[in-house]
Amino acid sequence: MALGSKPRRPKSVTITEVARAARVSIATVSRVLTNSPGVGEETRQRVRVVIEELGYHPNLTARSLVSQSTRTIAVISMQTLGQLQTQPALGQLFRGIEDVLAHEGYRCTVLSRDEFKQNVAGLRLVKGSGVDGVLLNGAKVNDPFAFELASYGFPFVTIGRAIGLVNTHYVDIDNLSGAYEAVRALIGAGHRRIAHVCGSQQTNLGIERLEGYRRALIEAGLEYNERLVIEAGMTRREAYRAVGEFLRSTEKRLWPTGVFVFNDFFAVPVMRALLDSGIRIPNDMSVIGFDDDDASEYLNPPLASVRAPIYQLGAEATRMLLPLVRGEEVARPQVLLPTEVVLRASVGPPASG
Amino acid sequence: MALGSKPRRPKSVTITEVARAARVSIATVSRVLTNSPGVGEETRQRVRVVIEELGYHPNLTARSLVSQSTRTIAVISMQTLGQLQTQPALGQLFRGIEDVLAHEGYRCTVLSRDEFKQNVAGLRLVKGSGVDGVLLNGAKVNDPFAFELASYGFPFVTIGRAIGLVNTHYVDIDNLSGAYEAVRALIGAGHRRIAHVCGSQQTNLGIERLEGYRRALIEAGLEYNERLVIEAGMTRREAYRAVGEFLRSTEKRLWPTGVFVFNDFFAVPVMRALLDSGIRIPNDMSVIGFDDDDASEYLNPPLASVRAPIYQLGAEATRMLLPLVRGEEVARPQVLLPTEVVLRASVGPPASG
DNA sequence: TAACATAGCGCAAACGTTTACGTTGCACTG
DNA sequence: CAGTGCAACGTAAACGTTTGCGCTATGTTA
Repeated sequence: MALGSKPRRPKSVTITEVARAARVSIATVSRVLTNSPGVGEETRQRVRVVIEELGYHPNLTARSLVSQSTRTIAVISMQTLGQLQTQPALGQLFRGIEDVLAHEGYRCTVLSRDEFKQNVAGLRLVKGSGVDGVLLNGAKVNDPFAFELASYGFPFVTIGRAIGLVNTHYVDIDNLSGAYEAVRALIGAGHRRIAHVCGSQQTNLGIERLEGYRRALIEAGLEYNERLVIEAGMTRREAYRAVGEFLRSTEKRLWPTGVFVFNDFFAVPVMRALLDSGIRIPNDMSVIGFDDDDASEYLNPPLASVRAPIYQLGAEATRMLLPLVRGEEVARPQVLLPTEVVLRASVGPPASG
Repeated sequence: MALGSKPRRPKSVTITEVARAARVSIATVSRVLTNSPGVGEETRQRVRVVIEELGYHPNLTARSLVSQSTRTIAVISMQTLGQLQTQPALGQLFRGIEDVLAHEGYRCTVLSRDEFKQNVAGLRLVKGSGVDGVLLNGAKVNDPFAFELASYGFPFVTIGRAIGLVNTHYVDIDNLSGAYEAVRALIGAGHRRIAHVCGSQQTNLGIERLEGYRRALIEAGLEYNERLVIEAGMTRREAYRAVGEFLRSTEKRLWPTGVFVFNDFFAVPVMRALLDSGIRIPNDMSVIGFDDDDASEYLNPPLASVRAPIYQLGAEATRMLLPLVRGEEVARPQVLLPTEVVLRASVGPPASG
C-alpha cells in the first residue's frame, strides 16, 4: 500500500516556532497548551499571545502519538444495506453521539461496512485506526466482531443489547416493555385477534419486540398463534408483499382485527397493503407501530406508535463509553431507556363484538 | 486542556518487534509494509510471515505524523438541529460517502455542529484535526466557513451548490430542473393554479427549487403569485401549521388545485393539513414532492415525487474530493445529478374545468 | 582485471508533540 | 549564613513510523 503523495498545503506553524517567538522552550509552550502547572503567569500570558498571533494549533496526530490516545471513538454499524434503511432515525442517533462527544472533546470516525468486511480480523482495523473506543450499532445475535472486541478487552458499548454476550456494556430501548404495552393497548381497545409484523430475528430488536407481543397475549389469556406473525423482511417492498401474501392466503374470518408492526418504518407499507386489500384503518383493522417516527402523527391515518428516545440512545451510549475509554468504572453497565405508547387514529375498537 | 489518563490496554506490537523477530531492520519492515522496492523476495516473504504471526498492524497515528497525511476526510453538516431532520436520507448519503472512501482506503470523521460552533475559526479545527479534506454538507448562502476553507486553499467539496462562492467544487442534485419538471407535471395534468411549499431560502435547495417552480409557471404563461408560496419552516409541525394557516386565510375560490412541496419530508404534514381541512387528494388538490423518499410510494395516497439519487450524491462528492486531496486536477469541478419525476396517485386532473 | 552499476539492506534523521528529570535562582528556615 | 524547599523553566527521551543516504556484496561491462 503506497501512501499517497503529500499534499503541498502551506506548512502549519509548529510548537517550535511558537517557542522561539515567545523566547521559551517548547516544553513551556506545551505546558500552557495543556494547562499544566509549572509556568509563571507572566510567561503563560506571553505564550498565549504568541499562539494567537501565529494562529498556532497543536498537531493532534503528534499529540496522539505520544499520549497514546486519539481522543476519537469509532461508530460501527453492523447492518447491511437493507437493514440500515430500516433505521431512519440514524440522524437522531448521530446527533446524540456527537453532542456528547463534542462536549467531552472527542471526535468520532465512522467505519464503513465495506472497510470492515475486507478485514476479517476487524479487531486489527480498530487497533490500526487508533481509536480509543467503539460504539457498536445493531450487532447481530452472537456477533463475531463483538466477541472479538470483548475477548480483547477493548472498550466498547453496543447500541442495542448484544445477545450472546454476557456482562457487556450496552444501552438500549426497552423493547420488551414497549412491545408489551403496544399490544396491551390493542387489547385494551377490545381486540382479541392480534397479528405481529416482526423484524429480523437475527437482531435483538426483532426478538425482543416479538417476545413482548407474545407475553402480552399470554398474560391476557389470548392465544399466541405463529400464523399471525408475519416477517417484515429487509425492505419496505418485502413488508408490503408479505402482508399482501398473508391476507390472500388467510380466510377473511381468520383475519386479525389489530396488528402490531415492528416499527414505523415498516408500518407505512403495511398500512398501504391493508388499504390496497380494501381494509379500512382503524374500522376494519387497527395498526400500531414502534419508534414514533417524526412523520407518524401526520400519516393518513395518523399512526399510533411507541415513542423511543433515539437521541438519548446515542447520547447515553456515548456517555457510557467515555469512562470506559479512560479506564474508569461504569456505574450501570446496562441501561434500558423507557418507552411510551402514543395512541392515534390508527387504533380504534374492533368492528363487531 | 488536560489530556485524559492513558488507558492501560495491552501494548500493541510495534514495527521494532517485527524487525527483531524477522532479523531485519525496521526500515526493511517498513518497506514491505508500504510495498516499496529495495527488498529481496525472500526477506519480503519472511517479514510477511512474521507480521502475520505477531498479528502486527501499523500504527496509523505514527504513519500519519511522518507522511503528513491522515487518510481521513471530515464530513461537516452545517445544518442546525431542525434542518438536519429535514434530511432523512442522511443514511443514504453516508453510505455513498463511506463506500467510496473505503474503496480508496480512506476513513471519515464526523465533525459535530457543537464542536464547530465553539471554534469560531473553524479552519483551525480542521487543521488541528489533521484531516486531508472536507466534505461540506448543506452550506448556507455565503457560508463563512466555506469562504474560510476556500481562502486558505484547503481541499473541500460541498454537497449542494455553495451559493456565494465562485469556482468552488461541488456536486448537487439538479434542483432547478427537478422542480421545473415537477411543476410541469402538474401543469400537464391540467392545473392552472399551483402553490409551492418552499424550503429555507438560506440554502441553495430552497432557492433553486423555488426558482424551478417559478420558471415552469412563467414558461407556461401562468402567473407567479407570491401569495401561493408558503414557507415550510424548519420542522414538520411548522409546515403543518403554515398550510393550515394559508387555507384559513385564503378564500376557497382562490385555493390552488395543485401544490409542489419542497420535499417529501414536508409533503407528509402538508397532506395531513390538507386532509384535515376536508380537502381530498387528488380529487380536490394534487400534491407532488421532491426526493422520492423510500416511503413515498406507500403513503396514503401514494405521493408523486422527484427522484433524487442521494447515494450518488455522496459517492460523487467523495470521488471528487479524493483527487483534490492528492493535489490532482479534477476534470469536472461542478456536477449536477439528474432527477426524474415519478407520478403517483397524489396527482390527478383538477376537479372542475 | 579494473571500474562501475545495482540490488539489498541498515543507519539515522525527521515528523510534532508530551513529560520525566535536571538545573537554576530565590525565599525562607534554623 | 548555610541549608532546604520550591517555583519556573530547559533538556532530552520517547511515541512508531517513513525515507534519504550510505554501505556492502554481487554481477556486468570495457
